[in-house]
Amino acid sequence: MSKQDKEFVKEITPQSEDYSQWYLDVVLKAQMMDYSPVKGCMVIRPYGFTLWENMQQGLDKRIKATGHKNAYFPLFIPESLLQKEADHVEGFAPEVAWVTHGGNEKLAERLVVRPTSETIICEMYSRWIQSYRDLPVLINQWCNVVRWEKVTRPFLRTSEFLWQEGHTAHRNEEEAEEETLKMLEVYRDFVENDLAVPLFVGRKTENEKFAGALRTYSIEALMSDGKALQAGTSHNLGTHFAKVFEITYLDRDGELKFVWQTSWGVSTRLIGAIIMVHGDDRGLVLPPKVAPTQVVLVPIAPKKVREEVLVKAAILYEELRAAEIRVEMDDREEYSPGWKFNEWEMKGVPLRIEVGPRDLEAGQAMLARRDTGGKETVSLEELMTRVPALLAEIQANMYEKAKKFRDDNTHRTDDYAEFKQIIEEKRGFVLSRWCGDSACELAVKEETKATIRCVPFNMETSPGKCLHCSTESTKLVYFARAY
RNA sequence: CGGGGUGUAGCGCAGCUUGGUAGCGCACUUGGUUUGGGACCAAGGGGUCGCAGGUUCGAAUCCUGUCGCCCCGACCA
Repeated sequence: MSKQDKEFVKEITPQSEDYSQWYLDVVLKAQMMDYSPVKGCMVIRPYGFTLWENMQQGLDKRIKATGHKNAYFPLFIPESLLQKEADHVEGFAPEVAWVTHGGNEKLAERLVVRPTSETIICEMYSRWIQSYRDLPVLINQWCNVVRWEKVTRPFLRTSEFLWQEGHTAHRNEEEAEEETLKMLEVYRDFVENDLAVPLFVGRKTENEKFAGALRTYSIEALMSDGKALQAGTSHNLGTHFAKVFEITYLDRDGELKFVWQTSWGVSTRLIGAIIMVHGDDRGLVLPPKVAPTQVVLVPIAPKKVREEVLVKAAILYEELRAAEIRVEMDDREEYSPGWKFNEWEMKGVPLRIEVGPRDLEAGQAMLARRDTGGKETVSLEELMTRVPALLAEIQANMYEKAKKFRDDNTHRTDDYAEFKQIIEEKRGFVLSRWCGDSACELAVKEETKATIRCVPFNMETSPGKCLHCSTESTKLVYFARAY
């Protein structure tokens, strides 16, 4: 980075100097969030929340297109319900928040503030489901959940966070498995196409699966510091919950059977993924499809021509709005153009349009894209076709760039010494053979801090030896240090 | 929850060792001049020094406790 560049972004610690600090500087300075008086709980400011709303729209549309309906279940869950599924309680007990009093009176039964809603939803499903004709039940909810975290980081891990959780009930394993994988694919499509974040998808190991699930699948992304981030999960819950909540239905053959269930969720953590996949030393870089502001219009308006420039800028602004482009006009007089450029770049706005006296004279405007820093001039006649095209180009380029980084940082080895070196020095994903034994997985974690992020689909390979124990294996898995 | 760091104006910091009128830069307000990559001049406003005790004639400064935040480890979307 040049000295001049450093001046521009003096408020942001460079990634190379301190990645964690860079992340914190960016989320605060770009006004994505702010700390609140409650430990571990953040305020999502309008800029960050608009991003979330745009993400919600893209995902909600897909969830509904696959036949699900939204509903809302209570924030509070009676202790007795949480206790029912043994693995589930064990998994969540250390991080639940309790409500013990109503006003001044102690409650007869403590309530947990939902860390996830499986239990309360199962309780309701057991009442609603009687017959195979009631199935499948396909419900999603957008809500907040609370998990009392010891170490918190904005968006990545907060004590309260926003998410969606889908909960479905089916007749049999086949249907439940199909649903689980279908929603995993919905997440992949959404995250790769709308957020421009390339993913590895696959199954979680027994160690890493959700508390109470039969099988867990996940989407895994690589952050620009080389650490992996679990960006979403989809679980086949089997009949574990059905059995303890007695969710049964009378099947066509006259037999009373347990339903097969799924649950799946993504959270505001995805915002953290966007920041860490695309961001640079100048700040955020947001994918056009979800960016709160896609285009910022900066008039360069010296006094003598001020009116002229502003009138023209206002016309362009209205045209862009009419084309349903999320555009913002920055005609503040108290800031210089250069100051505005840096400000909007820090906030990650994909495209900036400058119009000044020189442009007007030439009948053109200046376009500056955030992803590459490239500038081009475009005639005013072509502007309305060029802007949408350029936004699409930026979206595609951001994905390609992130994918190249991900691929360049995905290594293949079955040699444990080399594996350790890669994890320590290069980071990123390492695709290695694994025997399938939990003990081996845990040993690798113990020795390298790398975990199996997922077992990819259709990756069986020629026989070889497990990375750690040298047992014969054809199974390849992705390892990485993760957030 | 262990180890380390930090807390003074909205932000970044100095002052603390050696107790004695709380300061600097940016930001903010007003007026004027400016506008193609963080403009300039002038005049202003703003802080019970994280919180609670203690020592002292007197505490931002010394002592004790406590809380928040950050970093590194054990658990998690």
